[in-house]
Amino acid sequence: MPELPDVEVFKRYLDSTSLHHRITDVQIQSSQVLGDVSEQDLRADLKGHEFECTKRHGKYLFTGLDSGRWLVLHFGMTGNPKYFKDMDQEPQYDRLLFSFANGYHLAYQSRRKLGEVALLDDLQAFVEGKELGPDVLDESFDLQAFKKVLQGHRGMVKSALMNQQLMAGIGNVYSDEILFQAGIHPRTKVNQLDDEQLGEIFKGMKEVLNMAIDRQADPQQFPDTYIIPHRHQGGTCPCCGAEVRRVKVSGRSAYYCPNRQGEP
DNA sequence: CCTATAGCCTGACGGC
DNA sequence: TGCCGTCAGGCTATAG
Repeated sequence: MPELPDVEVFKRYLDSTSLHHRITDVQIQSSQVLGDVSEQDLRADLKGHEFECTKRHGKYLFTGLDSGRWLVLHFGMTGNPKYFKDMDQEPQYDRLLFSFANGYHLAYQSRRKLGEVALLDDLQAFVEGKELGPDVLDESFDLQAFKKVLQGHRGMVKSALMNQQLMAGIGNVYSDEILFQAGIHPRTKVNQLDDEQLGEIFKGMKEVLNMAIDRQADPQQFPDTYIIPHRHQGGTCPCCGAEVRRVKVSGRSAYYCPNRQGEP
């Protein structure tokens, strides 16, 4: 689930639910999701403290504690936060559970446990350590910056969009949507794109991601000109009705419309 | 520098 | 119903 729009929706969800409550308890149902941090350290760092603010970089969500430290939340392919009151609403795949003084709980849910939770002192150092590129929705990431990042890149355009070291936030699903909107085949080589195509991709990128955030990252609310609700075997292009095709790019499934995006 | 592959984990889904 | 293969919105290490 979690690409940039999903994580941004998670961020706003935490902002409206989980800030400024004293953390009274931390339960660790599955320590596999803990990265560098031990169970003891996680408890010690959170208990008695509260979340003050949140930040996001690409697909990473950070919650700032009143101690000055940060809890990093990454959700892998299947995960989300869930705020709830009664334990009978506890989500099925919660791996961590934070309890607040107001009686509510925040669960870190992750079915496949591919995500990771850790504690940090320095956000900047974390981003640099992971060698993450700029967040694609950051205002400073404009067309010029986009072109610069792709300058000299020789790979396929879908791979480049998904490469978190080049730019952070886009994953498998949204890269398909961006390229569908731009009318460009996912296997197109970056160095074969002309200026106009780069402009189309950039524009599609900002539009698609902002639209998705506006619609709560819920595909059911997406415009009917979007391919996302149709990107599965047997799906049809919302514009021309052609059956969507699937090819492998960087080991992931790319879906595209052969009419709109052509064949390489 | 770039691609493909496997692995990490736990399912959901379709076919027989 | 059960078993099996395939696929799944991420990331990393490895080999070529």
